[in-house]
Amino acid sequence: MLKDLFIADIYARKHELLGKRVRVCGWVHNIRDLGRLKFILVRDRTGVLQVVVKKGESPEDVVEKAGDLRLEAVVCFEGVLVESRSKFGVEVKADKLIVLSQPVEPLPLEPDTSLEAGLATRLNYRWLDARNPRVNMVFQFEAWVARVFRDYYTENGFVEIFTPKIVAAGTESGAEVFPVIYFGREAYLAQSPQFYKQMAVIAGLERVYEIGPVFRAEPHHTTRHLTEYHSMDIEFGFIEGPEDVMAMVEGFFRRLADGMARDPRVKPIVEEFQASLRVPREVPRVTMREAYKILEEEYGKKIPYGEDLDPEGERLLGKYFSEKYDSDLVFVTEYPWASRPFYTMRKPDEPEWTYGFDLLMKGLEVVTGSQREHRYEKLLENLRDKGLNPESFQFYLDFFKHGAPPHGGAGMGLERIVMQSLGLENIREARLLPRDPERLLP
RNA sequence: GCCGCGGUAGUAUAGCCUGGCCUAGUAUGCGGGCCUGUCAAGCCCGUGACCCGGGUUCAAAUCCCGGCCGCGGCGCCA
Repeated sequence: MLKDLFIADIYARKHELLGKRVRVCGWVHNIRDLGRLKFILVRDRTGVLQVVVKKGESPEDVVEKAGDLRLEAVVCFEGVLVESRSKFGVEVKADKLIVLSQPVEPLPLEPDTSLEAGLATRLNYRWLDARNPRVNMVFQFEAWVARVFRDYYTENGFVEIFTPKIVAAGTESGAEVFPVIYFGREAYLAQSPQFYKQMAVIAGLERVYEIGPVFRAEPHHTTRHLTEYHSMDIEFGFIEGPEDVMAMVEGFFRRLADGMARDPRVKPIVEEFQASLRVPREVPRVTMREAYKILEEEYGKKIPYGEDLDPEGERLLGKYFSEKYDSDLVFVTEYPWASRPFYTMRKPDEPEWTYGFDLLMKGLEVVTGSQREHRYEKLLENLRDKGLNPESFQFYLDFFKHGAPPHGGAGMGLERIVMQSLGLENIREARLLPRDPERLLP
């Protein structure tokens, strides 16, 4: 192994390492060449460390090789760690230099200032862009969010599942699907694990979760849509109502907020982005009918009764609950039947409304969930009511023929949660290699 | 899919409205030189661009049309 210490480890253990030889491996972040004295800043995932090369003190070959270095070359320096007059506090007096890789062409993008470039350029050269510490942090944060999700639901008795991404039918009415040719037959990329996670509950796993890609063939041109994103899904049985599902979603977001405030693994990231997530003791819930009223009375915005919120409506509701309830989250409950998929359970006494809900985070929909319809006959009714042909959903209906507990679940958009947590302006920033209607490379 | 705005060196920008003063300015990168404590190092020299096609005009980076691409809003959705 060439590398034994991250730069952050060197800083963390500096009292122990001062006066000792260390090896620092990474990318050449900056070169301040004063002639016989050169300062070379080496960067890795965890930070930047200064290396000093002095003519007369450092070995001749090191001085020579250091003089030829270009920005973003990959190097390992060895030398004694000493106190430094620089802002870095410590520095390495180089006595050995291994050049592992030297750029063969001028840089199309400088990682240090890549954030000044347009997003399209940055994405075209993502392998340079993501060397920018701030950009790198986004993906470290994303990994952490996924980990918090796994930890939280595992602790609550959920089992991780892995469902097919090549499917025979589109799962929900609504989003368009990408066709693929499957040994001469038409198949599709899964737009949601919905049917299979329900099946897993019915199959006796009882509480399941999955983090996986989903595909939406919608030609969106917005800052919050991707054609491929990651859905963090949960589904669990033996619930008494949609409130049980919301409580299970709320618990995860509370864990997320606590982690952002306290977890040392993300502390530097949260500080860098000045990120915060306010989750009050009770996350507010409003029914869709109440939401219409708030929008009209507070903001004069009229949404046709029985219709879904538009993006402006979501933003305004987010603003309302941020200001009045000091909350970055709000559940919008009892969605109209007209705007929810057929597997959603309808309110028994008011069948025009459902047990479906959304969670808005800082004015953006990040979670959709519901209690599902688990009664075979009711599912048939719902399908017919939506004008769908039950035959094309027979494989799904069959799941419900042999004992299905009342259950519910939710899907959460990983990239949207990252975007809203860190205050990113475009969801593409929250994916290393985003796919949108135009972009298929790199 | 619809609507609006945009496209100048590797990158980010000035110039476009009001066509000629543009041999296209600046910063950074890149190449070369000077410099023994830099802190976004500095200084000197050099390199490198008007998205593509058509039109208007004596003259087009600049005005008009089409295409491609980019950015954003909407519909739909996580």
